[in-house]
Amino acid sequence: RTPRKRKEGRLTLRTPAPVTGKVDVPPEDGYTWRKYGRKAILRSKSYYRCTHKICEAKKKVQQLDENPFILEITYEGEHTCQTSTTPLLSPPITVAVAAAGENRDPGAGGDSASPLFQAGTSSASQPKTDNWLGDEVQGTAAGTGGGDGGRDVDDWLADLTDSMFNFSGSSDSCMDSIFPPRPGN
DNA sequence: GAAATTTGACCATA
DNA sequence: TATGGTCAAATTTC
Repeated sequence: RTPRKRKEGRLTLRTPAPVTGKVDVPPEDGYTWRKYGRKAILRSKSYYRCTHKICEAKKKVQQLDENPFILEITYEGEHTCQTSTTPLLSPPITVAVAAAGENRDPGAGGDSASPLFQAGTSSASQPKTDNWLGDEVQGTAAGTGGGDGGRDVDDWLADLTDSMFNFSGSSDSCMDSIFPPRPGN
């Protein structure tokens, strides 16, 4: 077992919960995840790891206490696997740490989730997209945008998440911005 | 039958 | 002592 030791290499994102009523289901991000645990302490939290045994990438999905319609997804580790929808990927661990450390403000942090998945529902790259980001949720998430710029991490996160999920028509993998291709694998 | 999910238990850390 | 993270067995689904 590897108890919580590895604090480095985390990337925390916030994404609107799907309107399907399954707020525990994370969005498609180009990888196939396998659920390996769940915790009901405080807020329910689900643990996923890559279906590829060789891959040590993990992610945690947790509902926000102040806004159950928002999911906080924490990516951890790097992908050493190859998927059908994406090339070899591996997360830029260093920047992820910064994001994980700053993206904790529920009010201002909510806006970072606004760009998420807005194009995902119409993308051919995500065939199993489960109707994410309903109108109501979208309004809630997008409406929390503070308005004052000057947030480095927020801005970075917004750009990051925008890159991740606003891949409308782009031939590049949406995850390339966050999980760049790894030719040497 | 294989793969994925659920659930409880175990252990480490704060 | 409570919480967090993971494992493993049981169950469910494909």
